[in-house]
Amino acid sequence: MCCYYVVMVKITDVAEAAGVSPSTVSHVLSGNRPISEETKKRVLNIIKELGYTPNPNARAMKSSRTGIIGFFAGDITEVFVTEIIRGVESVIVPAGYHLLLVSGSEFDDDPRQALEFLISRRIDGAIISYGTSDIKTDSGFGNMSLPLVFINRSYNDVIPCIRPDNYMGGKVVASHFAECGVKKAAIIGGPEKRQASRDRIRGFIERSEELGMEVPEGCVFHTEFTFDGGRKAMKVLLERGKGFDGLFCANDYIACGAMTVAQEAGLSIPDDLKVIGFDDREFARFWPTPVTTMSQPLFQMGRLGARYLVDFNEKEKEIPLLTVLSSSLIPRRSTGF
Amino acid sequence: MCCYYVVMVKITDVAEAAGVSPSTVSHVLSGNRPISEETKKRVLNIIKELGYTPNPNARAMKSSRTGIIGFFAGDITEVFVTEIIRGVESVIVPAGYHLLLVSGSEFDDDPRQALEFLISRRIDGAIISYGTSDIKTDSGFGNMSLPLVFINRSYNDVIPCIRPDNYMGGKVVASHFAECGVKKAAIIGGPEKRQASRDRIRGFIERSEELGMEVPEGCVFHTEFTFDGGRKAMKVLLERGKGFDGLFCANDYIACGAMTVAQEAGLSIPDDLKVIGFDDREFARFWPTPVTTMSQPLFQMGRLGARYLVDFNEKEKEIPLLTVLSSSLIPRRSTGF
DNA sequence: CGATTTTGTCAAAACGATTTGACAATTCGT
DNA sequence: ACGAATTGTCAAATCGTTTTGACAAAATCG
Repeated sequence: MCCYYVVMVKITDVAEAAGVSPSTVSHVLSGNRPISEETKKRVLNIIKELGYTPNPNARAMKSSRTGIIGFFAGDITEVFVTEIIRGVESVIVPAGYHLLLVSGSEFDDDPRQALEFLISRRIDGAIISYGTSDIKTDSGFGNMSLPLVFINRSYNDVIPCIRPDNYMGGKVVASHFAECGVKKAAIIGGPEKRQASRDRIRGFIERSEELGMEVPEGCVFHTEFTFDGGRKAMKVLLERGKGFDGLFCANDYIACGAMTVAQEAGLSIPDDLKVIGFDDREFARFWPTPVTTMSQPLFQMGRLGARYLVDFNEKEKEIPLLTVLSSSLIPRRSTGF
Repeated sequence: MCCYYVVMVKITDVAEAAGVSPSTVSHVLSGNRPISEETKKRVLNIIKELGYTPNPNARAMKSSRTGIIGFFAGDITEVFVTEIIRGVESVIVPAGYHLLLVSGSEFDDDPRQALEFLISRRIDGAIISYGTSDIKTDSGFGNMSLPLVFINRSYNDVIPCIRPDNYMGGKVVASHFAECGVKKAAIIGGPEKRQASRDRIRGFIERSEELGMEVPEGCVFHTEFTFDGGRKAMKVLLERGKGFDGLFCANDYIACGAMTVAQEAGLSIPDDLKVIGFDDREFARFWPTPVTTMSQPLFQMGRLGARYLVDFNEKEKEIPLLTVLSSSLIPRRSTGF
């Protein structure tokens, strides 16, 4: 035996058991037409007793609503994505929707194809959380409109997008450094083409200037968003022998790589050097020297995206094109906490 | 504008454009009845041109097959689960199935309720990857059977389960220690009630005895599967005075916690002490001293579970009750690599 | 060459729900 | 107390497929 046995009871079963017509049962459920208190009670009891749930496929045929929200994840193994999914679920499950998941790896990282796979299922809306955006929206125009929300990266000015405020995040980091007594700060950013990294750095530098904190000449690096990227950049930074007592890294991988190199070189963190990362990765919390970092509003972005879709479906509420949520600082040992 | 516009073309549109009846179009697609080569070509062209995909809801009504596989994840943010999901997707997407995701947090961690939420969608099968199993299978018996597969933890002898071979994994770890010249080994296990931890330890000890490697009296600990658990256990272990040159930890969190304490106490890894973890967590790779660990066959378990479900649906192939896959050792710096 | 089988197509009947039109029975307004 | 509105219910149509029965035309067989 390998199965879970399920009886699928249908509306006619309920109707028969209650001695009414199927349409009456439907009306009881939808409240579309007035039903006598007595019949209503009888029908509801039988529904409960028999464990009846309307067949969503049949329902979808009439209403052309499936109650399914699609989720396209560039890389499902990325923790960011799963936090977002949790946020999405926290809204749609109570609202009775289901989540259909597709990840990029199955579609040669072609989000367009993946989206079409979701659409073939007649979803009611989709959330797209993908690194490099490449989806064309100007092809095909017809009688069915599908609401879409990008999370974490915008596509263009046509499709709504929810993302964290990286620019402001950079400012918060700079303020924290100033409070910790940092005088001169170095920066190791991510790849130069990555908007998120650029915004973080821009915010950091602007606030630094406002607060009179120096970012010395030649102390801004760009590297991969990885541990090894952080190691390499830090090595160069130390060779040049600049005098900086603060290091802002565009994410936690870089921060940990850089910290490892610094400590190998005999620097003490946070005494000789204060370090801040970004993203609040799991390992930042229990790294030998726990890393101060900026936590992203992942769950909230998921929640909000889902809310947008559900409200669009049920109340035809328009979705704002850009929503920016703020990140929050988590002080840890690497800046003296 | 916030929408992706989609035309949903139906079988009658295709039929009309091709000058045939809807049933002919259906037969072209299914190959159920012979169709002349000429008509077939014409219909297929029109299908392509119009971008027709059959409405899965309508299809499900006739066939009572939805082409949806449910996935119940205890905790979707757990990386293990997402690797498994990738494996599942790698099988079901090419087979034309979609993945419906539900995670435990939305259902007060009641898998039963979550499963029912999935079933209400009329899924064709489900994969359950959950920590503590609590699903009753003996309630309800009817005309629809739903194939189920547990991954990573068995429920009972009634529902098929796929899991890694923790016992053998423990043996592999012991062999590796012996090769590295470890003479006396300590063990920090997970909570004593956790079968996975018990199996790993049992395998380790058995193989140790076979190879003449000692596990001294009082050198087997149990703690939480966390970084702090590892720290605490290691502190006690060191206070008691060492006398062991190898440390086997039941997972990577414990290993990193223990290593941190050991290094703070002045021990050099791997020179004074060799450490092995379990699970190959992301951080084990770039921990300041990279951790030797056992990598779990997560992707493969997902693949296999999905394969079982698809084959059950399409070929009525029975699913074996227990499938055990082997883990593999990843040597790193913490054992001298 | 007549009988049977195969080929190619279509019309009609499901699948399980929701919605609409119809129609009694009641209640309401004046 | 009489027409109008409301209440309560049902039968029938519909959503977009797949499947089955029917039936001609062509191919095959003895």
